[in-house]
Amino acid sequence: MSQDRNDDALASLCKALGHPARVAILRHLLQVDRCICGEIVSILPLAQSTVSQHLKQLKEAGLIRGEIEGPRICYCADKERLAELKNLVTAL
Amino acid sequence: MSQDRNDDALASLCKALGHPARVAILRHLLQVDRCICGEIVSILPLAQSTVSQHLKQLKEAGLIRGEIEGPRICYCADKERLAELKNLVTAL
DNA sequence: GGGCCTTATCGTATTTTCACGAAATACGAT
DNA sequence: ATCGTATTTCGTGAAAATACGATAAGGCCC
Repeated sequence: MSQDRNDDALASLCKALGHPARVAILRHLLQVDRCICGEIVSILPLAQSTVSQHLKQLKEAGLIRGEIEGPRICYCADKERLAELKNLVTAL
Repeated sequence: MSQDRNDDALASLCKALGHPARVAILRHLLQVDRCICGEIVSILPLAQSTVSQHLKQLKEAGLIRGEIEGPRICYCADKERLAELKNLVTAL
């Protein structure tokens, strides 16, 4: 079959969502459209540094983006990437 | 919000698919409908015991089922569970 | 510039994942 | 009962994930 590429792509996207905190972050971002890091920290029962790491993983997977906005950073979900995930999952 | 339940459910399903080998296994099972463990082992470049561990994780996530069939074990994908995953992802 | 706020990174400890070979288990055939 | 085949489980070690506090880096305001 050798769908190795797709396998890797799906696996890495899934891996990024393989933690409840990251799912919660993504879901929140989709609900509010965009919000600053601090807001996410205040929602989750995790230390700020831990949340920052989760954000980093989501960012590396391409599922979210962060824009510097003055002194803070505004995060938003990358809907294209999310659509890609949906396609890959649906195509299973 | 408190979609914590869904978050956990999606996270654990995604975690199960968070490794290329497991994606490959699931995809193969969906293509051939059902097949024995040994066939899966022969497809992947991994030791037999390693494959068995991946199968175990997929089984624990409910994505596949294994039925004893004489001396071997016949695996098949659990399409209901897969549909659940698709729903959770699509609902994002 | 100095302080303040926000976020990322570092260092670290604990836990979990991943992979393997070896041993155990289960079954059919002889 | 013994042998061979098929799978799982066990034990292990290396690597990665998870979480935290402390520290750094960047931008604002006075």
